[in-house]
Amino acid sequence: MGRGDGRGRLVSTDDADDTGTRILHVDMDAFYAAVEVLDDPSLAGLPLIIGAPDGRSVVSSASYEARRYGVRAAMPVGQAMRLCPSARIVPPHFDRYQAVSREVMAIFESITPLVEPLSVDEAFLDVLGVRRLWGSPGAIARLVRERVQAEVGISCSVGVAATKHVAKMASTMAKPDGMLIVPAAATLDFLGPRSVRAMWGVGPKASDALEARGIRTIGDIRQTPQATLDRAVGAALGARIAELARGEDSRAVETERIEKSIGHEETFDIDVSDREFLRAELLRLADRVAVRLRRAEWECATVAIKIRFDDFTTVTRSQTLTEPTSVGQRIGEAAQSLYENIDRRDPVRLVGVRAEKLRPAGGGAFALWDDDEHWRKVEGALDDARARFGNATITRARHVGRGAGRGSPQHPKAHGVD
DNA sequence: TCTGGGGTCCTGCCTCGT
DNA sequence: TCTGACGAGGCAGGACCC
Repeated sequence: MGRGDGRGRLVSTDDADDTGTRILHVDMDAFYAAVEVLDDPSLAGLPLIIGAPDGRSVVSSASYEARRYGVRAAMPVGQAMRLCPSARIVPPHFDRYQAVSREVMAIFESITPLVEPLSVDEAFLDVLGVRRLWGSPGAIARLVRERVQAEVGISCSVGVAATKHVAKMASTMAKPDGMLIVPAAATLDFLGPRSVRAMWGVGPKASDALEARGIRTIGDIRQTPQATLDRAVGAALGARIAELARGEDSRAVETERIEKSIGHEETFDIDVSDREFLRAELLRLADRVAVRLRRAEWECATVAIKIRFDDFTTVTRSQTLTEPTSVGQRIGEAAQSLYENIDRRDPVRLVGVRAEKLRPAGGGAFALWDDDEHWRKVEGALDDARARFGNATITRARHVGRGAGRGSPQHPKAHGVD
């Protein structure tokens, strides 16, 4: 299977047994940081923090040099800088990450048609049908790693296993720049001693609930009655982790994925109490959502809003429309109506609008609405808020997220409002 | 210390129709 | 006509992922 390499990784040798495997999980190493180094080689070897240096930003990614100081993704940038004062802060360049991601995915698709991208920096590959062409799964994993390094210039880690779940765990353990093969017959031995937290889908809450019952390893899950698991984490997750702990995972590599919702949200640099400004923001976000709906030729049947107050409590409200729409004004009106029904008047740090229950557009709705006219109204409302509340208030925190991921085009006119 | 943004999925509660 | 059981669907909140 694999051996420790003295750096905390578990890696396989070139002649490792890959009997019964078919799934590769490929994960780019510190992807954003790696792309920045690719574009500016003088950054190589430095502790890098990818994130906006001001406002309420969090770390999107960090180089392994920075991670040695305890810097982690999703950590506030200020906290990261205290941990690693020598780190270089690099603003994110999401368009560039998307472009490099496309290059990497193209390599995967040149090897097997069964590629399931999970995000910009990772994917599952099913290689069962291409073994005659490229060799065994272990050989294909080596080929993937060599080609990504040679053709794109960045390193990746690969897990090879019989199932998606085990392949994903294996790639995590092989990072950075490693490969771990788990032959099918070794699946239970591989899983048994691992922490429950290492399972895909078990986060801090679920692992706390399991550990409170003395369930610390995946092997422990196998020994625990189903009813106990269900009480700890709920019936759905309980059933899932029981299956995964037995090495059972029937999920196939899916090359197509249909979006189920489209949304946008913004965190303000300064908490906002002005309800007219918040209404204008909802309208602006609704229009960005609508633009994406129309580009994808979808309509939404449900509109949801999210309001996060200054104490970080978050409320959501949703409403099913009388008829589906992709019109910004309709979505915006629904969002504003939902907002009006929230009585709480505390300062707001975040607003969001999401379109749910998507379906193919019925046609016609687009023509009813004049985009330019709508944008004049949106900008007018924002101008009014500026005049009444001052420019500082309507500056928004920068986008620093990783998850902008696949397909999150922004309306061109959404830029330049800051 | 002070917590982004884009998503999916699940749970519990409630209402409504049968 | 009233009542209770039950399922479907809407809604709110939260956990989790990258």
